[in-house]
Parts: sequence; C-alpha cells; structure tokens
Amino acid sequence: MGHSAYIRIYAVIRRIPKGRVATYGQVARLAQLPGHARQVGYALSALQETQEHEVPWQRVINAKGEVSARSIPDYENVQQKRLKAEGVIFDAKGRISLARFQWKATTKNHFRRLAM
DNA sequence: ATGGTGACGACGG
DNA sequence: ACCGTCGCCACCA
Repeated sequence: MGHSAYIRIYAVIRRIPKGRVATYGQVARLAQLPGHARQVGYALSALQETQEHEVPWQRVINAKGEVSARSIPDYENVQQKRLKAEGVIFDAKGRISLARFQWKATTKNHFRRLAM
C-alpha cells in the first residue's frame, strides 16, 4: 500500500466534521481506494503508535454503525466516549444512526482538497 | 515464498 | 435483523 495512500486516508479523515462519522469504506472511496476498507483500519492502527497527529480517528466506524472491535482491550469504550463527547448518540445496542450522523462529503470539496 | 490474520463490507439465507 | 460466507489485500512470521 504505501506511504502516499496513508497520507490520503488521513487527509480524508481530517475532513470529517466534529460530531459526524464516516465508515471505513466511505473513507477508502474518498481516498480513491475503493474496496480497500480494511486498509483504512490498517492506516489507523499505524497512527496510534505515532500519537503525533491531528487525525480524528474516533469518527471512523464500520458500515453497521458501530465502533469496531479492537485487539486492544477496552479501546472501543475510549472511542465511544470521544464520540459521545462530540454529541454523537448511541442506541441501546451501541449503534450510531448513519442516517443521522454520517458525514456527507461533497465531491466538489473532495477533489479540490485532494489537489492541494 | 506462503499461509494466517484483521479497526471491512456485500450478499444470501 | 442476525448470522455465516466470501472477496478483498497489506502485513507479518
């Protein structure tokens, strides 16, 4: 996959507004890596090691509207807390309504920002 | 080389 | 709506 792909993935995630979420697949498509949802997760786990970033990783969730399970114990709760702090609401089953909270990126903004 | 492993997702039953 | 299966593909041992 390569460095530049990670850069594009992070660039997309940085555009997710506070209080909104995007799915892994959505981020992949916006980063021009359609079908590479799993690689988005990979890019995010690489991020944790470097802690020197402004990437709102908590805003990336899976297509079911839930925070994805992690190998790191209890990390899902950390992500949930950060999202709740932004006003994102979880239902009784721990799911987020994508209809309500999913970020709708415009194609126009997308390509303009990619160019810089 | 190569087979196992995911912070995934579409699909079918 | 819930689950199992499968396709996906970069990593890693």
